[in-house]
Amino acid sequence: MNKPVTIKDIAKKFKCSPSTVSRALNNHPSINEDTRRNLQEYAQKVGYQRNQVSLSLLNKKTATIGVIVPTINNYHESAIIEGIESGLQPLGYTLNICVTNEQYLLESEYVEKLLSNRVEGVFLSISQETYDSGHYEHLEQIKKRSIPLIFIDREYEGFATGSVTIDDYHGAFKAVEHLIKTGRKRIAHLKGPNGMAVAEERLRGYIECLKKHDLPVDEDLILNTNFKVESAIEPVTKLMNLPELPDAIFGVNDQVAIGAMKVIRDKGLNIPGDIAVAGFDNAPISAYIHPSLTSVARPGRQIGIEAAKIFTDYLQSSEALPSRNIVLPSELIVRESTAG
Amino acid sequence: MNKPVTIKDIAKKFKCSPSTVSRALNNHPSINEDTRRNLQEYAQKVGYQRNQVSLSLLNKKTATIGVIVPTINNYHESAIIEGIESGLQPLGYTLNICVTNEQYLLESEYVEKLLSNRVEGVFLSISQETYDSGHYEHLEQIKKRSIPLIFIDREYEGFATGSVTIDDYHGAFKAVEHLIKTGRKRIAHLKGPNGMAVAEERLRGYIECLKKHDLPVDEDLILNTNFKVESAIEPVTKLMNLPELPDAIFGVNDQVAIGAMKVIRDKGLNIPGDIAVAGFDNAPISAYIHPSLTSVARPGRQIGIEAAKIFTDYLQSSEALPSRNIVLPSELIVRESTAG
DNA sequence: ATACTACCTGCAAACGTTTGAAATTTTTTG
DNA sequence: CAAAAAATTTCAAACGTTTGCAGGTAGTAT
Repeated sequence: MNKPVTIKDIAKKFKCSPSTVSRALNNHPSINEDTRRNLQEYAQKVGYQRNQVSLSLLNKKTATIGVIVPTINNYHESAIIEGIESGLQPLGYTLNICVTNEQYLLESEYVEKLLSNRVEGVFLSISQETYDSGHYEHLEQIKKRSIPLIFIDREYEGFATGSVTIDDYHGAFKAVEHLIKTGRKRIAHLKGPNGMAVAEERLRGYIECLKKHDLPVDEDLILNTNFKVESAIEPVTKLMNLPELPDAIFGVNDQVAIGAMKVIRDKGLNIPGDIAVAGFDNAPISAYIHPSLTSVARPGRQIGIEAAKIFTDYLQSSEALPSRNIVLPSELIVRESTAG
Repeated sequence: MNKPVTIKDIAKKFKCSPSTVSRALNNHPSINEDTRRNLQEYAQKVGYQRNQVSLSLLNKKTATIGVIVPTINNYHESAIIEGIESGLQPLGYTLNICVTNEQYLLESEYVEKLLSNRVEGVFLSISQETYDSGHYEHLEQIKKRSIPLIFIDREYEGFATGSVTIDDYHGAFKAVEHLIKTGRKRIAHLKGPNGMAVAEERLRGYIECLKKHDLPVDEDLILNTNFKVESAIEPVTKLMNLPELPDAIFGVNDQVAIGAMKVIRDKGLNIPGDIAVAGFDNAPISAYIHPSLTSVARPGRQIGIEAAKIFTDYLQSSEALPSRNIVLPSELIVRESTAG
């Protein structure tokens, strides 16, 4: 790795002090016009690049923020990251992305590392294992240093500078209510992992909606998945073997809904004729598959943008702001898979 | 933002020198056992975190690498990033992710910034605009500093420490050959943007395969898309209005193939009965839609892992390695959408 | 008591940059 | 030409950490 040219190198070459070089390159007014031009031209020629590391040390500002997410390989999560990026890129921030794979250990190591790297903010979508374990000491560390911590999608009370989530409860409620209003009476739910906030909220929306409409909540119709398309196959196959079939399935996301559709079709049943299907996320593909999938829209990009906004507002205000918790509305997009 | 505790702070508290504290915390053998324990306990108590920035300055090692990609919000790209992450995380590297949105200007700014941040390597998937413009000065900068530069998916001769791509040409060739062997004679292609390597290679595979089998290459059957599902609608609609319909469509990726399927169905035609459809990427969803989509698998995660490997090998070897260009094979996954 | 060793700790420099204040040079003014 | 003013440059410290070397203090052997 070639040694990068430093200000000192240039100073030596020009027999002047580093201060002069620094000022010349920064267009400081108290530098002679000729000197400035010469130095700038030379710097340009030798490809001088200011060492941001030393600057960070000096200014105690790294212009870097950390983003910790369970996964990145998924429409919703990556949309969030693009949202954050688009919000912070104009301000010159760099994103340090960390993927926890839902593991507590990695999450906590990443927090250490980011703090050690002196990031100016942390955007965190808590991992499943962290939820399960109930360990939040790593977040204490962030709080102690009073670095802005913004929760994304998955919240945890009491630590945050802010959070951006969507209204999972009402989103699920609306989806199930739509199924009921189009005549469905025996609605199954493919739920997400236990203890995960978004999954629990959607489950709650499903249950409360059934109750509101005086429909029984049948444990046999509530089945586990892990958000992945494959994980829908086995539970839905089980559903298809019940003595009395459901007439609708509400999936915790589009992936499992699409998995469900496959099993239903393979069973020779018609969607939505025999069984209606609805999902959650409104992934772009959902509008194009057949039948197109009814889904609750979840504005990932918007979530990222709002989170970035919380961060920048926090920076700009001198005094401590109260925690700002934004809940974006979720919208039901009705398509063929639930047509009356 | 609370000032982080420094080694100096601890030294002052214990009336000893920073050197002693540093050595104690690093378990240097020449430090008295008691001193060491006391200092470590205290450091732990006050939540000391080594300042990685100052260390980076001292060692000229940042343990950070830059990743520049056109987008992140897409199954293939994000799989690559997860692959890179999984390969470099165990070595303690942090990823700086930059999204160019296919813009030359952003790409070039990001390169500046990463170099300024003294990243130890750059993983780059060249943006469309950069291809179009033919400007590669920003890459010169990386080369001049002899920082490892690894191309991903989209290559450019003459700059790289290495590259990882897949065999787009043969992938496309195999897909089209499969269509021909199952009796298709009038095969349309939904191509990607002009000048983009992966798109051009697939187009070439399509054309060469037709030629090999003595089928005419009909310009009317080659249509533009931008990889997004929506962008398939208009061109495929046009196809459906031709006096003589195609009997197969090969899409530059799964997204446009799925878009095509929708238009075909809306036209009342049968897949694969009337028109067969094949895509490229083998996104997980493709196995579950109806009919399931024949597609060329593109191992995104593997690409990322191989790229990480090139980087680490480069670091470990003292002398200059020759550029290492890995071309991963692409595999055709046959499904219902092209059933004979 | 002296010299030797072993053990522990401190000094100072280094990484690259910026910046207030001081020093130097140049220009202007009387 | 001298003095004051203006313009330009340099000095030195700072950010937090590590590390080779020198210095110091005991303990031990002679």
